[in-house]
Amino acid sequence: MLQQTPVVRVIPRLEAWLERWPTPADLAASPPGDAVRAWDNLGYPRRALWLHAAAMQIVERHGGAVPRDVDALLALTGIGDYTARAVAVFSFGDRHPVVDTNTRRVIARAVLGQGQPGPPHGRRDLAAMDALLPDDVAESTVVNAGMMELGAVVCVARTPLCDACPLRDACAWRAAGYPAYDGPTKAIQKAYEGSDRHVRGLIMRELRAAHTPVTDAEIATLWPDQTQRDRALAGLLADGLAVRSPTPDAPGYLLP
DNA sequence: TAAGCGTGGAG
DNA sequence: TCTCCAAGCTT
Repeated sequence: MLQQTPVVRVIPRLEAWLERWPTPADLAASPPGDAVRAWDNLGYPRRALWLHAAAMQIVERHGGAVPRDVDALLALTGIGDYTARAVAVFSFGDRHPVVDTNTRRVIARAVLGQGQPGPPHGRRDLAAMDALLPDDVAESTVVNAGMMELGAVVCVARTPLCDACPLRDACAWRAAGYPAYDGPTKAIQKAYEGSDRHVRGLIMRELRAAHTPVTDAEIATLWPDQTQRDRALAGLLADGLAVRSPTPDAPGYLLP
């Protein structure tokens, strides 16, 4: 849920989610569409599908217990470098480098003296964080958490609170006089308004609200451009976020 | 490797 | 208003 999503928006949804599905087996026993509906407007609904798939994999491969091994975690659908290590570190207390957007920003500033992190680079980012971790396992988990928290609360993207920062006397960026960032720029985010993502979002909102098949006519009311509509719907079908109604008497589209 | 993938809040 | 950005992942 936290992938590319602010913490404050996740918390209430997470609590409701865990009340309904306390274990992976509970989630795996529900249809994937229920997960997509409970996901509601958190964004990137594929994550709900992936989480459901991961729950099924955890039941099949690991007897319903979330694995502790990073490679086993990485093998789960929707679990990447960040999430796998976050689980291994924060749930199991093991020693691995956890690198998220906050960590990358703190390293860029405090260590490299740059105002912003460059584009993410998996191996290099992991190695950079690994070099900062103390050997002691318990201490390493605190450093992992501390780097993330510092980036989330103090060393924030827009207006960092440098005067209140516990690293102010050790920060390379501060020591260099806060030079403007001139390195490689991160990929520009395209406009959402009128994009395919926008149309997909409109269709998904309709599918989540409906408990009977959504017809082509209803989808047609959501967006004027048929070509773009068709492309969005085809994408949702390909992603498994929508399925065709199995009953000929009630044609249309449903959550899986 | 780079593009595609939602949504909403803050400055 | 508009731009940026938010505990990334997959193809």
